[in-house]
Amino acid sequence: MKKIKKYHQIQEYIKKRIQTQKYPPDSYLPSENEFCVQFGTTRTTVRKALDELLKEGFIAKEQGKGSKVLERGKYLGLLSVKGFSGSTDYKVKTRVTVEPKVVEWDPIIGFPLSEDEKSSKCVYFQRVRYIDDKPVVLENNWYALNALEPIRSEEFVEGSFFKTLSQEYLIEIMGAEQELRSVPASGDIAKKLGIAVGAPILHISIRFRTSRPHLNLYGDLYCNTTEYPIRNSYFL
Amino acid sequence: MKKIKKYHQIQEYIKKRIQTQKYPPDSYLPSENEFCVQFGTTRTTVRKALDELLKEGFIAKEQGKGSKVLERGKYLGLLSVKGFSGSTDYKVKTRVTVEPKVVEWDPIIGFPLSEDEKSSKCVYFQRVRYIDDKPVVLENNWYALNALEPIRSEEFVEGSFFKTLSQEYLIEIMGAEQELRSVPASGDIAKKLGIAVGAPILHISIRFRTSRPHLNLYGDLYCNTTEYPIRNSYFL
DNA sequence: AAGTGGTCTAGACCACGCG
DNA sequence: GCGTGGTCTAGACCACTTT
Repeated sequence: MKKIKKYHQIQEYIKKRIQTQKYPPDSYLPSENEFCVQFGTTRTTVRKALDELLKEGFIAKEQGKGSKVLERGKYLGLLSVKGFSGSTDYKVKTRVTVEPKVVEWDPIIGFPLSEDEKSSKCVYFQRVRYIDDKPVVLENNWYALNALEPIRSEEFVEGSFFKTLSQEYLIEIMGAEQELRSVPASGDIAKKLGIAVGAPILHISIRFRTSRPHLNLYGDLYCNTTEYPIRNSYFL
Repeated sequence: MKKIKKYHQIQEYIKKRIQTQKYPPDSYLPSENEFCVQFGTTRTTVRKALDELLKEGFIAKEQGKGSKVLERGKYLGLLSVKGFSGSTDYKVKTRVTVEPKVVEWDPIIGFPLSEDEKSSKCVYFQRVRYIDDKPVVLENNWYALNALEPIRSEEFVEGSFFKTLSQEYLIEIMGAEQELRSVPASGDIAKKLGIAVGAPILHISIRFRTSRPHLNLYGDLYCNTTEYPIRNSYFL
C-alpha cells in the first residue's frame, strides 16, 4: 500500500494537461486559489505542486501575473548547436536519413546496456541536421524495442522526436550523460558532412534518461564545429 | 528600503558557515527544529531556507537522519574529465605553469567583455592537468582585476582556485556558458600536451558567472580526449 | 481596487532511520 | 521510542501587476 501525496497528484494532473496542450505553451495556468478550490486543499500544497513543475521546467512563475506554461526542452541546458532553437538568424533543418527500423544493438554505443535492454532488439534511426543548408551534425539514435514501439518519422510532432515522446506518449527527458571526444573524420562521416577526411570533428556519445522506467535513448553524434560550435550553459 | 526575507537571512547564515567550514563537509546540520528555536521562526521558513541551499548544491537531505553538508562543486554538472574527482583509479595532478599575474586582456577569450571589464586590466594564469602523469588539459584563465585581487597560487586552498574563492572570499560559481570546438593542435599546444601537431583536440571556451557582481571567470581549455574523454551529466 | 504570486505563522500527523 | 525530515491545514499579510 503506497501513500498518495496530494501535491504529487496535482503536479501530475497539471503536467498531463501541459503535455497534451490543454494548457498550451505561453498561456497562464489557473491561479493558485482556483486550484485550491478544484482540489479541496490549501495554497501550501498547490504551491508545492507548482514548485515541482517549476523545477522540471514546465512552468515559470511571474509575480502578480500568474504561472506561465513553457515550451519544455528549451530551458533544459542540453548541448545545442550555436544558433539552434535560437533566433531565426539561421535556417535549421533536420532530415531523417535512415527511417526508424528494428535492428540489433550497435557496439558503437558508448554506454553499457542493462540486461533488460540486451534481451531486446532495438529501434534505430539516423538524422542529419542542417544549418543554412549545410550539413553540420550527423546523429544516430537507438532505443530498446521492449520499452517503446517504433515510431515512424512522418508521425513526429513538428518533426521533433522529443516532442512526440512528450505529447503522444507522456514521456519526458529526465537527464543525460555525455562523453565528448575530438576525433578525425572517417571517410563515411566526412562524406556525409561534406568535409575532408581526417578533419577534426566532435564526437558525442549520449545516454538520455526518461520518465518511463527502463527507457533510455542512446545517441552517437558527429559535429562539424568549424563554423557552428556546440553551446552549453547551466545555471543553479 | 529593501525588505529582508527571513528565510534568506537563515540561508545566508548557514551558507557562510558551510563556506568557512564551521559546518564541514559530510557533517550534519543542526535539525530543523533547532534552527526554529535559534531564529525564532517556524519550520516552514527554516525549510524554505534549506530548500534553497539544496537547490544551490550545498546540502543534501536525508529523511530520518538530517541535512548533510556537501562538498560543493562535485555535484554541479560541470564538464569534467572522465576520472577527475571520481574514485582514485587515476592519479590527478594540477601544475600551475604560469603564476597569476596582471596583464592586458587576451583577444582569444571567446566571449564579449563588459564595459566594466574592458576598463580594467586582468589577472591571468595557466595550469596543466595531469592524469597518471600525462598532460591532458591545458587551461588558461582570466578575470578582471577590478573585481578581485590577484591570488598567488601557493595560497590556493588544497590547490584549488574555486575552493579558495568559496572559503576565503565567499564567492560561489553560479553557472557557466561554454562553447566547444574540435580543432587541430597548434605547435605550441601540441608540445605542451605531448601530442602530434594537427591531432584533433577539444577546445572549450568558458565563462563562469559568480555570486560576486561583475566578476566573471574566463577559461580557454585544450583537452587531449584520446584517452580521457570529457564527461558531462545533467539531471532535473 | 482586485487579483496574482511571495512570505510567514502555529500548529498537526506521517514516514523513515537508528538505537 | 525518539528524533529526523516530509506532508498538510487554515489562516494572515505583503509585493507586484493589471484594470
